[in-house]
Amino acid sequence: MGVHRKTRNLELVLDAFRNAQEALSAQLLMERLPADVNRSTVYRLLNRLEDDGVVHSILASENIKFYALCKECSQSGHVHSHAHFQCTSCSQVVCLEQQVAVPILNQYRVDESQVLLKGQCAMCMR
Amino acid sequence: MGVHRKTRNLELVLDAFRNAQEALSAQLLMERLPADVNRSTVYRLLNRLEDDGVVHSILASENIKFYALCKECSQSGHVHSHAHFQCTSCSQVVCLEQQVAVPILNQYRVDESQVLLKGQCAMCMR
DNA sequence: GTATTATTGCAACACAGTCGCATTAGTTGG
DNA sequence: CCAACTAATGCGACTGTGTTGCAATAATAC
Repeated sequence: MGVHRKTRNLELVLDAFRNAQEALSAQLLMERLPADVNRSTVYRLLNRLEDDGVVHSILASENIKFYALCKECSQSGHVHSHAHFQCTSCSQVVCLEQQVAVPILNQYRVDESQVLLKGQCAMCMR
Repeated sequence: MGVHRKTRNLELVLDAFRNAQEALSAQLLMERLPADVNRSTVYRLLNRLEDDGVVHSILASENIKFYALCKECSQSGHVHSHAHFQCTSCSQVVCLEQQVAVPILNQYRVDESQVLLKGQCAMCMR
């Protein structure tokens, strides 16, 4: 599984996610952590937390991966069919409540779905 | 707009897409082009073709962008709500026929949607 | 054919993310 | 509480995708 020891860095990262209203990239996350937290450590923690089903990720613009806490996922797989939204002006990514009806495919076995809607958020529209 | 001159490289790239059954990353595309086609040129062509609505892209695993010919898009925007599938074994990406019902949002203006389903393809399942 | 300028090739760059390895620090058992 | 075990960390070097400035090339219009 992975997450075992209760370390300062792990707690800091989890707190950052709990306090965030939006999804965080590794970059954004680091800005919200004390400066002495190592870059590699952040990436390693994100990978581990994702493997453990604690956070899920969505690939957004500029090939940047955003992460947010999972609410319905388990270690067995990231079965969140909720959509994500990224504003093309401010780049912010948020998890949406809306579920997306994933089509049934007979040629493929679908384990995971990633839905990213792009456009403008309320803030940037006015 | 952009695409104007009928150059060898442009024709080669378009042919590669026409002959491909699946979506192509810059990497895959280059493997199917003569070795003397420059890497930068490929990236520039892909960007231009996407801007012009000739191809659309989908971000897949490992932060790799895949491209495929557009059938319903125009310069005004990539309004393809069809889903994409990526096999986690062979990494191949394909465009699916299935449309995805994109939720209506009142806080956001949605211009584009990216739907990527991940799992295993028929080939890799047996 | 000549002028114009889009396209190209090249090399250097930017940046997200990874990895090997030595060090540090949680955890467990006594 | 201490020692042993080993997960977690920091560091620096490294990948790999994609971008950019600039000079050279080649498609197009006249």
